[in-house]
This record gives sequence, structure tokens and C-alpha cells, in this order.
Amino acid sequence: MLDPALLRPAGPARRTYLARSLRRLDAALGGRLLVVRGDPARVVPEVAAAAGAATVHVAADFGPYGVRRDRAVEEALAGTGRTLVRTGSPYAVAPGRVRTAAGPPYRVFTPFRRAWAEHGWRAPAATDAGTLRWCAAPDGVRAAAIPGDEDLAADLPAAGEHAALARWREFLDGPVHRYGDNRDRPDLGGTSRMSVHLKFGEVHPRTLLADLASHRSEAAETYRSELAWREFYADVLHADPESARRNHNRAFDALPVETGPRARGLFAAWQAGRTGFPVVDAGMRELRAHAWMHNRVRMIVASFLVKDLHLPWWWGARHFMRLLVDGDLASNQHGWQWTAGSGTDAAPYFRVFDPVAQGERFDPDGDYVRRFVPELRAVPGRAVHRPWELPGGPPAGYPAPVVDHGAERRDALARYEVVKAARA
DNA sequence: TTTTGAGTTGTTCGA
DNA sequence: GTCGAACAACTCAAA
Repeated sequence: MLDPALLRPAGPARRTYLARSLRRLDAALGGRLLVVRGDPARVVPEVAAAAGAATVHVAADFGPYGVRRDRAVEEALAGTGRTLVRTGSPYAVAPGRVRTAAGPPYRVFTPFRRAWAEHGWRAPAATDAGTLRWCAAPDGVRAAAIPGDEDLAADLPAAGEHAALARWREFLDGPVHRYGDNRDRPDLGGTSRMSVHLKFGEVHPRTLLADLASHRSEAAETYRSELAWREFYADVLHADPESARRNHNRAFDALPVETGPRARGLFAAWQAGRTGFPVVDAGMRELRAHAWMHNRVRMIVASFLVKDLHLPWWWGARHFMRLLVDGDLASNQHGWQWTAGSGTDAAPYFRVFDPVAQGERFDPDGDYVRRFVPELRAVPGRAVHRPWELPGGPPAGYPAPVVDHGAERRDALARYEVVKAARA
């Protein structure tokens, strides 16, 4: 079911990845995958009628649009005497299930994670596609072709369940054991890279959790926590669908942000990876080159946009959603809101990332910066994080810092005082 | 109802 | 160079 309302905002990277993933799925099913396109509330009942089905099973979608769409499909099916059955969800524990003792959803991560882990889940049962009964594509249904690749500058990860599980095995064989230490190192590749596979449902979190059950290490616990973050944010977005596009903590509506011509110029420099702060620029260029960015660097560039450039977080969030191959509404919007301070369980306002210190700490030899910023490739070691201090000045073609971090940090703290005052 | 302990991801400053 | 405290007060969750 290709839904134009979802495909349009997905951006070329996710559309292309989806097409590749569907081609792999179709091949794995021996060419039996039926793809249709159109408004789900119209097309799903058509297919169900043509197939003579009494029920339609879907994985529940808990996003703001998904909830509305599934309700519309449900009503349309009911109009023809058929039932929509929500079978499972893309989460270990469906949003809305984990509740505080008093009833409302959690707003702090740590107690959520505890309750989430205690809630439990069943490991996925082994399925064998060979035992399923397949029906031929019903007559009268117009099958859509799986779209082709779009013109894309970014280099995408291999798509499909097989690729996802192969990468997961690779992660379990090595990187998982050092995950706690290496997950913050963009120069090292110590992350699982499961986000895109989770995003497109090529692997289920319960599969990952079941495989991790035999790992009792601190590192595996940290990885489980990352999966819990994904579920926490889905839960928070489900409870406050509006938070996809506005401050979850409404007090932050009072935060003064810049939106004028100068702000738009700085935003363009940030998007292009030309801020003059090497680790920020490397991240923004990694995003263009691979439609993906290392998690630590996502935080660094987000902090820079919000606290050094004083731009609205949703400008950055929208840019991420347009380019990221793993762009997930809940994780993306709430990750940004965490940085901005307006989200659930957000960073304390005085926590301002220093882009130079972050670069030196998490890319200590400068390898990550040199990989993505060719202008700095001749600069050896960690000196790459301070190009303005190089003897002979910064390399040709690399911009001077667009702002003075010390001054902008003080400015950011002053702006947060306004939020505090508004709350009082 | 009241109380209590705790809270992803940082930086700076002084000992 | 390393370490701990301060940053600032607030809200959450559970006892």
C-alpha cells in the first residue's frame, strides 16, 4: 500500500530505500507481493472486497497521521461489513501500554524504562513463509509497480530483511561488546545501524531484544536502553500528537528565536556544512553523503542550531526529516526537543554543547572530520578541530566560524531566562 | 496528602 | 592533568 500522503514528505532517500526494500521483499516472496497505490481508505476496502476477505490485518501505527488514517480505513471497511484488525506494532511494547501507577503516561525516561522492561514482551515466533497459504492477486485490483530509484546524491545502506539481519549479526559478533564506550565515537562505527531497518520494519525490536537476552553485559544494557528511548518517544508522541510540530513544553513558546534574513543565512550555512566548526560541518555533510548521521553528531549539530544560532528547533528537525533515510517522526522531533529543552525529560537549559570540545572528545584524532570535510584533509590529528589556530591560517576554501561560541552560549542562557520568567 | 529521591548524552572552575 | 562541585530550581514518580 503506497500512500501518496506519506510518500510526499518522506523525501527521496526514504522513498528510494522503501522501493529497494519492497523489491527485496517481492523477490523473497517469489514475486507474489501485491503493491497498490492510492488513498488507503479507498484502496484497502477495494482489495479486501476483491479478495473476499472478512478481516484486514495491519501493524498498528501510532503516529499522528497513522492513527487518523487507520481510523478512516477502519470506518471504510466497516461500511462494507469488514473489520480492521491491528495485529502488533513496530514496538516491543505498544505506545499507550506503559503507564504510571496513577494512570497517566510517563514523562521521565528512567522510570519509563523500568516499567517498560517489567511490562515484558513475547519473543517473536519463528515463521515460515512456506507454510502460509497465498492467494493470487485478486481480479479487478490495479497493481502498482514498485517505484524505481530516484536521482539521489546519497549512498544508502543495503535494504531488505536479509541485509538487516546480516548487519545485526555483525554487530552482535563485535561492536556490541564495546557499545558503551564506542557508541559515541563517530570516527569508529561502534553503533548498530539498525535505525533504518527498524524504521522500515525489516527487523522487529522484539527480535533484537530476544537476541540480546543472552547478553548480560553493561554494554548490552546500554543498547536495550537505546531501544527503550525509541519506544519512550513513540509513547510521548502518541500521548501528545501536537508535539510533532510544536513545543511539547508550551512554556518554551516564549523562547526568543531568530527567523529573519540573517537567521536564514546562518541556516543555509548549517545545512550546507559551512559553519566553520569542523565537527558540525562534517556531520551536515555526512547527512548529505549518506542520508544518515552518527547519533552523537546529531546532538552536536542540533545543539549548535538551537543554542549557537538561536533558530527554531523545527527548522532543523524538518531538514533532518527531509534527508534522513532512517527519519522517524517520534525519535526525530523528540530528539530535537530534548536538545532544545522543550521536550519530555529534556536537557537542563544550562547544558550547552561546545562544538570544539565535543569534536576533540568524540573524534580525538580528527578522522571523522577529515572523512567528510575535504578542505581539512591535509590537517593532521586533532588540530583539525581548530582550523583558525593553524599556523598560516585556515585552509583555503574552509569558512571562518560563523559565530563566537562563547558569546552565543551566554546569549542562549539569557534566552532561557525568558522562558523561566514566562513560566513564573 | 505529604514526603522523598532522583533526573542520558555538558562545561567550567577551583582545589 | 584530574577530580568534584556548581550550575538552579523544578517536576516527576512512588512510597
